Parts: sequence; C-alpha cells; structure tokens
Amino acid sequence: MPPTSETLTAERILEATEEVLRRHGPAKATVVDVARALGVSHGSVYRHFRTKAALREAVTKRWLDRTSGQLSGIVAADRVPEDRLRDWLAALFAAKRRKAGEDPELFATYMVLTDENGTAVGEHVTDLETQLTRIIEAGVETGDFAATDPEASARAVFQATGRFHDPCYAREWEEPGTEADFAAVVDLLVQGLRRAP
Amino acid sequence: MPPTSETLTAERILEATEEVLRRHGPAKATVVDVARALGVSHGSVYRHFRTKAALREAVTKRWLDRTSGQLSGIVAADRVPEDRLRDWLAALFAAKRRKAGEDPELFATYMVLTDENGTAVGEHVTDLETQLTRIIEAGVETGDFAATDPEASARAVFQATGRFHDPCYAREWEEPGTEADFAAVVDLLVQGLRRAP
DNA sequence: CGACTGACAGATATTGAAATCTGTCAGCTG
DNA sequence: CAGCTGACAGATTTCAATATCTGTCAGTCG
Repeated sequence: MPPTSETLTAERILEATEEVLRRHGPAKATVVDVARALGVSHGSVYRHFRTKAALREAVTKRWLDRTSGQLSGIVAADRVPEDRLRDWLAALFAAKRRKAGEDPELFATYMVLTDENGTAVGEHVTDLETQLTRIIEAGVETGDFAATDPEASARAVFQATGRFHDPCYAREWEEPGTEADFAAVVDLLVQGLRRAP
Repeated sequence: MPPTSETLTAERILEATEEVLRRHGPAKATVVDVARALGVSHGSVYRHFRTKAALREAVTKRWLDRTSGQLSGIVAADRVPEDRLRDWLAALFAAKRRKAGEDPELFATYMVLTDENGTAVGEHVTDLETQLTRIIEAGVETGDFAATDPEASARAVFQATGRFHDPCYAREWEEPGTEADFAAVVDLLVQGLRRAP
C-alpha cells in the first residue's frame, strides 16, 4: 500500500481496513496497521472514526450491505412470486456459501466482526426480512399465497431457513446432502405458504 | 465430595465429572479435580476412561440422552399426529430454553462440550429426527399429512426449527417476540405437511 | 484555519519461564 | 491378583514482565 497522496476520506480508510483485516485477521488488525497502509499517522484515522469499534462497525455494515444489495434485484424480478421466493432463498444460500467456501479465513473474520456488532446485523436481518415481505405480499396479491400477515410469514421463512444462511452453520454447508436438505425445507415452506386450492 | 468408600465405577466418575464441570467450568475442569472429588488418585480415573476426551464425551452423551429421553414420551402419546408434532416441538424448545435460562454457565459448559464432540451431537440429532419421523409417519397413516418421504420431512422440520433448539441461538430465546416467532414457524411447517383437503 | 502529526497515559496483548496437567506404568496393598 | 497409587516425561496452561495498542491533544505545516 503506497501512500497515495489523495485526500484522506472515510471511504479510503474503509478500503484500507478491509485489506488489513484480510491480511492480518480480526485479532491482529490494529488501527496503527490501517494508518500505516494509508501512509498516515493513526491520529488521522481517529479524525474520521471516533473509535476502533466504530471503524469495525462501518466495515461490517459495508460488507453486509453489499450482500443485501445483490439480493434486492431478485425481489423486483419479473417472475411468479413462488419462483421469486425460491430464487431469492437459493441466491441467499449460494452467496453465503460461496463467501464461506472461497475464502474461509476472511469469512471467519467477518463472523467475528458481526459477532461483536449486534446492531449492524440486526439491521441487515431487518433489511432481508423486508425484501422477503415484498415477495410474499406479491404472492398474496396474485392469490398464490395465503398469508394473512406477510411480514410475520417472511420472518418465519427467514428464520426457518437459518440453517442455510446463518454463518454459524457455515462448516456444514459443504457436507453431502446439504442441497437436498435445502430443497426439502424450501419445498415445505412454499407448500405451507400456498393457498389451499 | 467426601471420599465415599463404595467401589469406583464409571457411573460415579461421570457424576463427579458433572459436578466438577458445574463448579469449575469446561476450561478448568481437570481429571485431577475429578479424582480429588472422588477421593482417589487420577490414575484410577484413567482405568475407566482412556483419555480425558473420552470422559468428556461420555458426560456429553449422558446429558444429551437425558434430553431425548424426556421427549420420547410425547412420540408415543395418545393424540392426533398434528398435536403430537406441535407438542414435541414445543417441548423441545421449552426444555432447551429452560436449561439455558436456568443455569447459563452450565449451559455454556455443555455448549463447549458438544462443540468439541461432533459425534455425540450427530447421534443425538439422528435420535431426535427419528422421533420426529415416527410422528410424521403416524400422520401419513391417518391421512393428516401428505409426506411422501417422512424421514426427509422430519429432517426438514428439525432443521427449520433450529432457531428454537440449537444452542447457538440460546441468547435470543429470552427476547420478546420469540414465542410468536416460534408459533409462526410451527404453523407454517404444519401447514406445509398437511394434506390438501 | 483546518488537516495532520507524534508524544503520551492507560488499557490490552505478547512472551517465555514456571507451574500444572495428561497419560503411563512399575510397584504397593488388601 | 485386581484395583489402586504416585512418580515421571512431555504437553499444556498460568502469570508477570514487557511490548504494543488505543484514544487524546497540544503543537506543526501548508
């Protein structure tokens, strides 16, 4: 990381912090390291983030927001609500599994970050549940789904599929049979949402 | 723990080990402590359990088996399958939540034990899924449920309710709204299992 | 004047030497 | 002789001294 002479901005600090976290891991990533990566003194970093915790929180938010951004496209897709729901759940699972499998150390890093940062995770979950609510509302609209309270149903669907998106299950995602398990849970949930014909 | 002069048996060692774990926690519970609690030398303990890991595994199995034993009564209960399923899931949730809430430190201790002992946990899960399979089979028998593969459905139901029995969610079990969340998930799953009328 | 530096105090993490623990086994004891 | 003991070697953990880090702020620089 050469000391680029652009002005020091929150964005640049966040990028450098991600890089430091990737290299050093969550335990050994210090704000001195971040400052060094940027070619500034650590005092300058504190000008943009009040504490180290705030810096880590901002990094966490960024990471979480990238994931929910990827999914938001599916909510608006031009498909039957049931398929949109299946696509969305499959995309969520695929995204998490890819991240966990591709760079396990970085994923572990973010697990530590999300653990120490309940608020950001809570907002992320709310965000995802809102996306799910939109899809279920669409299904109620078309008469495909029978939910009386789409928000509650969305929450239930999200919680019931936790096994396939909650990081605490990451190590089990590569075991054989996981695909079938996922399909079985999704089928059961979709069946539960459907309106009796 | 006075040095009772009964013969040293695996069972007595397991009881003493539970006590030591309760007092000292998983990190500081040594087999020397267990031996001291029994008034014997630690060499005697190794006569019954080849390693410390084996001793911890045995304690874990005992604990897990106590839980599944409590639930097995519901499987055989004289009720409509759907109610039996609801009762069983509610009982599982209640049992776990009671254990977690009542003595959080001991619960944390067992979380460490189960973590280091994948095999015992795997067997426990298989046991519980088998109980669920029996209930769903009964429902298929009576025509209440439409499952073509009761074992797969049981697995799906178990995984979908993980939020309400997996220890990794224990801290969220006391939050307001948890009851409603549980009810919503169970309703959705039961609805999914029902045969279309 | 506003962005940045670097020295500083208190908090936290690292390190390596000393203490404890695990697992074994030759020998003691009833 | 079956069951137990306690000393032992190597592995692991503890603890206190040492080093590093966090967060502040008076002062520098352009």
